[in-house]
Amino acid sequence: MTTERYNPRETEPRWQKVWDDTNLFECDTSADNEKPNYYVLEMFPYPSGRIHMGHVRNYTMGDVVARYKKAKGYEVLHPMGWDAFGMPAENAAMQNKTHPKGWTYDNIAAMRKQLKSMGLAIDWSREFATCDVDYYAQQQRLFLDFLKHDLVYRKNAKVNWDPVDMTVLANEQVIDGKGWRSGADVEQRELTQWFFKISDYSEELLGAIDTLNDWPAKVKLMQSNWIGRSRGARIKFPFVKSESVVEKELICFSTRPDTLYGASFMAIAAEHPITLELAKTNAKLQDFVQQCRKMGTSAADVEKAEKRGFDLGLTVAHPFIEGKELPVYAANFVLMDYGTGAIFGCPAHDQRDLDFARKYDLEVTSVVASLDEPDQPYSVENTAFIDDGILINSGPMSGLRKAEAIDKAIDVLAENNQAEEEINFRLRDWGISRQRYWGCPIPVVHCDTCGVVPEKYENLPIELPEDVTFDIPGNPLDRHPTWRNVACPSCGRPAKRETDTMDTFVDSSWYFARFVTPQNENPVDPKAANKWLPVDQYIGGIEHAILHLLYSRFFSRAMSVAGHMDISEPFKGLFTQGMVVHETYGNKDIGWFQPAELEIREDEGKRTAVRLDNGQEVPIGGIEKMSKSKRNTVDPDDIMQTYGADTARWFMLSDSPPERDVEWTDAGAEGAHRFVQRIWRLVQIWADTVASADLPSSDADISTLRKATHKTLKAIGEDIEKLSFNRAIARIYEFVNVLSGVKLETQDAPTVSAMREGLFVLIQVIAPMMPHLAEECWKALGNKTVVSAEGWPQFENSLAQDDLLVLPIQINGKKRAEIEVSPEATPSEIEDASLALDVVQKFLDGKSPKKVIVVPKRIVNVVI
RNA sequence: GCGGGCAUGGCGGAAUCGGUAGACGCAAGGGACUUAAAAUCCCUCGGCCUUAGUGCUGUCCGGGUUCAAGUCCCGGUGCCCGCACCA
Repeated sequence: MTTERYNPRETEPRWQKVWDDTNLFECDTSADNEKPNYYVLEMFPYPSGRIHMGHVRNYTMGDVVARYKKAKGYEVLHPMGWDAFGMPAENAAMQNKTHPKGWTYDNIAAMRKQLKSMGLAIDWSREFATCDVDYYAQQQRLFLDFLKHDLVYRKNAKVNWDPVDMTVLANEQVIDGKGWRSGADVEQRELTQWFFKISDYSEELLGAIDTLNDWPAKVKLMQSNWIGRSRGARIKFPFVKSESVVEKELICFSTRPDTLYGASFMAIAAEHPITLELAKTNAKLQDFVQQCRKMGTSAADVEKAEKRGFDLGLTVAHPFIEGKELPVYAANFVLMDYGTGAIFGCPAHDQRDLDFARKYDLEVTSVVASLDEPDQPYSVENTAFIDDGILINSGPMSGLRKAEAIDKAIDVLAENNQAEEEINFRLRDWGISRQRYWGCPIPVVHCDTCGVVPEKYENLPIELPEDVTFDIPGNPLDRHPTWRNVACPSCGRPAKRETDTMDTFVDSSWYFARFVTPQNENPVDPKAANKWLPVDQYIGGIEHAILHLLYSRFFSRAMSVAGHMDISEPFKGLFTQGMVVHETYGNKDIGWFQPAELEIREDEGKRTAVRLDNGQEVPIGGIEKMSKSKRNTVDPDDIMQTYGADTARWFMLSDSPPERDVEWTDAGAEGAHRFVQRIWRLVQIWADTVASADLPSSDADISTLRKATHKTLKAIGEDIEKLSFNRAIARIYEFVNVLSGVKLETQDAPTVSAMREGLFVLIQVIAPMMPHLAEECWKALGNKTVVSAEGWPQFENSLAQDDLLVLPIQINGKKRAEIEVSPEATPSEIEDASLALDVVQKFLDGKSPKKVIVVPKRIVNVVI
């Protein structure tokens, strides 16, 4: 028999057209649809221009779930859209003299075509981009609703300011404290900006984490820590030496009031009102404040910077120790936006305080003893002692353990009216103002008479003007006269439109809800949203573990408060997939080379990379995340042209567990492609023979082939439910090995029937992963239907179980023998049978065992 | 700096709740088929050994708990992700 090779270039577009023509993946979200519903969503892409392998991995995983759930009888919602606002479009506009809008929609068209060639089971009728006027008009409405419900306000906040380009920079655009284009030293500037009151929901967002049973534990932990609830005391320190300062006392927040007896200094933020007041008359302090402002706004920068302080010449009285005074410093490591912007320093029991104390030669008094040596204070050199311990030399707290000492300190301070207990959260309000063009305009107007006035609902949408240029840095909206100058919605007098646009995180905080009714005249249809939300399975990168997911959780609540729906948690199940990584070639001196520009040679185990254009050798570097800067990318288009979408999909699912990084290798892709051909060959060999065969009769036919079929079917269902695609794939390999082992010459009726059943099951279980190949095989096996529309086959429990189990027998924890037992055997039966074995008798040497442990269905351990 | 994660053969990984470490795949070596190559099929494949044995050893390093540890606990090392204006 001759077999022809499978040609994905011919079959894949053909089957995609069949699915498309029959609207196979369109979802019916109407209320009268009584099928159980399932919403699977992958994080939508930013339209950068081309899809990358990370997208292929992400969307393949979601596609397997979507196709599997559809086969299981669910009405499946699996949509796609574009996170289309953002900086890269403006950067492209500046570099290539394009318009952000044209650039973005061109990119969307290109990427849509690429995604479609992957054969994804997506309902494309729901597609939208966040830069579509229809979408951001609804978002402006939500903003006005939030404003009405007191969830939005204005306050001052710092931004990175490039004094040469005269523009605000994102943290990403600040490199080593300098502007990425101008190279100028970046400064901090205060601007009045819009904020969402996410911090009102701190307690709620924290508490509800417990209900997220289908989220990874690590993401829940990261969110908990991010919200950062801490109980402590707001302590008043009366000024002793205060000179020009008006305040009578300095108020600080501390989670460790138990260590007050070890306090040796006070530190306040450079932005603290007292610091700023004193700086007015003190040039050196003014200088210090300026230095702190050059630090950059990111938390990592602040905390990595060397601890620096400025003695303000003030002192405060210690609340407990009569006559003790503490000097007050301004310090660069104290954050104005956490607590009260002031701390007391206890160097012995806080590492930052210790670093600071060592630098400025301040007293270090240890007041906590370790649990091992409870009688003497822990001796501190350059490492602060922060573990649990016993308080010592600490007045009323002496002798207490950390937790009780904290309670005691708060009680005593509160009694004397020196402090109040306070719960603090690390979570800050969400600043959404961006001084940029390519975003959703904030629908408010600034009027000299009326102040800040919300736009009227009937004036929405506030559309972005298209006649803008990007030849000079800054926000073109600021210099657009006709767009900017408007009549005040309240008094009608000349006023100015807000030119800030919204953070793109706002766009991505509710798109999942819009997909349910993408054309609705309101942001969502409450009935449909309540039926379809939360998203059953959300899949995306771990890099979104905190911000995007937390903002979306806030948004669901805010939209519910505003009456749009009644949902608190947006994502029932969450899965964070790993990255696609690749070897790098080159270095920073000679530059980096793409895998496609090189040939990898292998000589006696030694690998070298050689340039295709001039034959020069290029050093092989580490395996890193695929990125434009290292050029270690593989274009999905090339792969799909060479091997087809099914091969790319299969490779992205196999080998690595989905939550871990996967390395793209040519060998792996070739291996995946060989498997595609192997299945096609197997089906061709058997197609004619099984076409006329009956399905196996249910009576006592327990061939190993049928057992393998039903065991595989059972296991793969479980694996897909758990998103363990790599394990499902290993089982498919094993199953194909079994099927390939059956010789065509063995054409007795039961074998052919079992083979027919096995091949049908094989094609149905690979269909979610390699849908085009599956369709082609399904047809070859004589089916007139499309396999993508078929139900999921049912396994027979009796066939999916083993008749006999092989148990290992250990002697003193080392495996020495095996024993076959029935699954129903009792522990004492297993024990007796095990002890009767020759091997076991030999080791026992006439003695009786000390102990025999029998773990049913697992192991026997004989302890001698 | 802070928060979170990961570490198993030459490589990716498997090992359900603490119960046979290395399933499955890739690479490599040997063989079959072929004029030859590709494709395909078969075999071997963690390390060690005067004893080739249901032998010893082995899951990043050092301790510990347990009848039993890749898995749990304590202490290290290395790498990765996030840090609020990248998306």
